[in-house]
Amino acid sequence: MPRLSPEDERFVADYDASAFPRPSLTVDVVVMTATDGRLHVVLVRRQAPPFRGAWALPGGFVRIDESLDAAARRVLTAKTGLGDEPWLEQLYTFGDPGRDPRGRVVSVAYFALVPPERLASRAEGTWLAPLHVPWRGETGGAVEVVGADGPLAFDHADLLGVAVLRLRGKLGWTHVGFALLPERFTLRRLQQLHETILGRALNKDSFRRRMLATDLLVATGETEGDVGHRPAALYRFHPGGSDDGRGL
Amino acid sequence: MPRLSPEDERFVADYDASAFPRPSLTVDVVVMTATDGRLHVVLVRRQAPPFRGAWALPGGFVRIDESLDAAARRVLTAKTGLGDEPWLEQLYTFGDPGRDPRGRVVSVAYFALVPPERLASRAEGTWLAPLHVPWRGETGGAVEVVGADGPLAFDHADLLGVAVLRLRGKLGWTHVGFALLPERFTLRRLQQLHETILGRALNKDSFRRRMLATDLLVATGETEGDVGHRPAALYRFHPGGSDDGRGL
DNA sequence: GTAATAGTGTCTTTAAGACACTATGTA
DNA sequence: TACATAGTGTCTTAAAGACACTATTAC
Repeated sequence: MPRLSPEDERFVADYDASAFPRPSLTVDVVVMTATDGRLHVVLVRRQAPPFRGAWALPGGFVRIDESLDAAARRVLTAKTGLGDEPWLEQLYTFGDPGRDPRGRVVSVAYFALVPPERLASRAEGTWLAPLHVPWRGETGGAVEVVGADGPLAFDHADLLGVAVLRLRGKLGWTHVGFALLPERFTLRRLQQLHETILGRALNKDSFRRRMLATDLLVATGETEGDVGHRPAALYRFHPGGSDDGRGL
Repeated sequence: MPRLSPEDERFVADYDASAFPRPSLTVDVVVMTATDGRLHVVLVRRQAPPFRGAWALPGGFVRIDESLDAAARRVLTAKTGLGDEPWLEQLYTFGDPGRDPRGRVVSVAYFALVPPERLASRAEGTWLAPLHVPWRGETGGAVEVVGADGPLAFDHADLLGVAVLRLRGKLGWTHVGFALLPERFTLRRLQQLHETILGRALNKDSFRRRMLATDLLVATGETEGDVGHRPAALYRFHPGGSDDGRGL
């Protein structure tokens, strides 16, 4: 940011931000994982009106001195019990008047990616809800939660749709998928992950070749154990040079 | 959105949104075009502090009953004199405390794409600033304006970086590029546009084949005129079925 | 041994890149 | 006519898909 002029200093000292009505600002966090061939998202029961008792995405108001990223991370930690480590990125901002019955509330949505193992122990009362994505390919819409006892609060179903779309889109040209895997994994699990996210089967030979051709995988020399068949080699993710996957 | 319960109705009637301090909310619009081998953006001179006299992106406060998209379109029309037609999409939300010396101001950035011909007549006092993108490929940063008499106001240089990154990213898998062309255009102009956005040369044969293999181009039967060589065929963009390019 | 998946080798198909060549306008 | 770019045909190269085959573990 450029330096302030003396004029700016005087102006700022006199500025009254409360002269115009302002919306409230919240963050909502889509904590996603992929397991059992399905995408899943962490939901919480709303404890207070509006929509008390309905399932909702974890969210909260942005504090006045807190960055948006910090607010999202605070909400993530407080409502799911996860630590600081998960992948977290801004998704989209929802601001239609009428999306919140309390009045004008603008929400900055974030999405977080966590391996399913990390979500086994999470805050009490949360639900790892399986998603049914009723559309294929590049154009989206609302996404349904399988087995919910009612609709999601607010516009959170639309928000999930945008999250799935973003995840699919980024899978092709970033390394975002590795955020959903434990430290060591097999090629089969990596392929199943991609198939779960994309919602379609992938060619095994081509997938193997393509993945091994990158320098993103490091063989650990270990193999998986206790599977009723030939055990597969375990790999680690190697970020490889400049791009850590956070393109865009 | 789900229906409100009687409890919700009572709660909402009593709700006082002013109980907590709220940030101010603005929109900033990156109006981009591509011409003379460079990306360009529409800038305006700031008429009031802070940063009075500096170049800035057109922006303004979001009204209390106005959607974010509507606010962006209003700002676009008011500050550039363009009509309602341009491609406009939400880009990213910038909300670091300290990004605006007036206090906590969160800005939802939009980007608009307009063919250069449409920008020839635009609001007085605006500048169609050529951009120098100092980085290649998928990882970005701030973007420089060529020939500015000082730094851009606020964090607008970072904002431009995100806009360029988004435009490059979407070029590969959406039809976003056609928003930057007039109704009829030659294959050469389409290729030059892609080269300008991506910042690198493309193979002519491959580009032609790839474009003609899609069903996105309709030959008009006309040819360009008055160019000191064999005139090229003119094409129109045919959106083609379900995908209108607004994936994500 | 069987069952089941891991992993290899190779052929076919498709798309990109390279390049030679012809076509068609203006000056 | 020369010049410049449009547009076509074909060869080479690289990657994806198909598929046959061998390898290695649990049982």
